[in-house]
Amino acid sequence: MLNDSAKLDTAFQALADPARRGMLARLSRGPASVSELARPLPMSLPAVLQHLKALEASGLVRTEKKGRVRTCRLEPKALAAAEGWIAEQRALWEGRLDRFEDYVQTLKTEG
Amino acid sequence: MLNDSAKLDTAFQALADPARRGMLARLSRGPASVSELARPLPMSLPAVLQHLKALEASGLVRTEKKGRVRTCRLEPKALAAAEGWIAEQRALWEGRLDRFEDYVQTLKTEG
DNA sequence: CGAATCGTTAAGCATGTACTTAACTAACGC
DNA sequence: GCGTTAGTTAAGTACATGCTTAACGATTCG
Repeated sequence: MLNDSAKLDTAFQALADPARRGMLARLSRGPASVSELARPLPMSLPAVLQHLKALEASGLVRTEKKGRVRTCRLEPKALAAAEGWIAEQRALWEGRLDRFEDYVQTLKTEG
Repeated sequence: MLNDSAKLDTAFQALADPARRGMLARLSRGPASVSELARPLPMSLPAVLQHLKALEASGLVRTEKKGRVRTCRLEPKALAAAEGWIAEQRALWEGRLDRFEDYVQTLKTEG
């Protein structure tokens, strides 16, 4: 379902922080290690780890550890779910506008 | 711009709460008063007011007071901005920026 | 006028978030 | 085996969130 509320909670919450969006933007260009994600960010590594945990918990990012390096990759399905919720609301809004247009036409033709 | 970070912060933050998403869902069917928004929610009116403030601060909702009733309406442009950021990341991941440009145009003209 | 309706403000509280530093483990590479 | 690299855990702090109740202001209506 598109409307799994608890999932949307954590996904939007994860998106609501510039550091996490920066990490996602980096990952949208391809997989990266934790320190690669951390490098451009003005904060300590443990802080980045916490952000990463938030991203994993939301399902937006999947990680895998091999040797001593953890590789992170985007999970587009979760991203699509969040996008889908917004799109649905806008579609409803626009649907309403369409009906309004029809209504206006009816008024005109009737008289 | 689509990438105004501070604006996205508050927009996604506003979306990260089921009560606020419920209010938006209601508003996507048309304008409503504060108490209409509050009726289905299991919380006090002041709590709803706070959520409403968050929605206004994010630009997702616009309100107007006439007499003693405040009327709230959806602001689709802010919704489109949030949707657009996600769409951009997914487009990058899919390696198809060309189609993304078209999509942005669609969001703008629809908003 | 006086009562009911709609909204608003203020204060307080419990919990969650976003960091920090310090200390520690696990794997490479020579 | 020893130092370096990569990540992790723990503990603490400062501030933000999400609610509550109580009290108040402003319209509208009988």
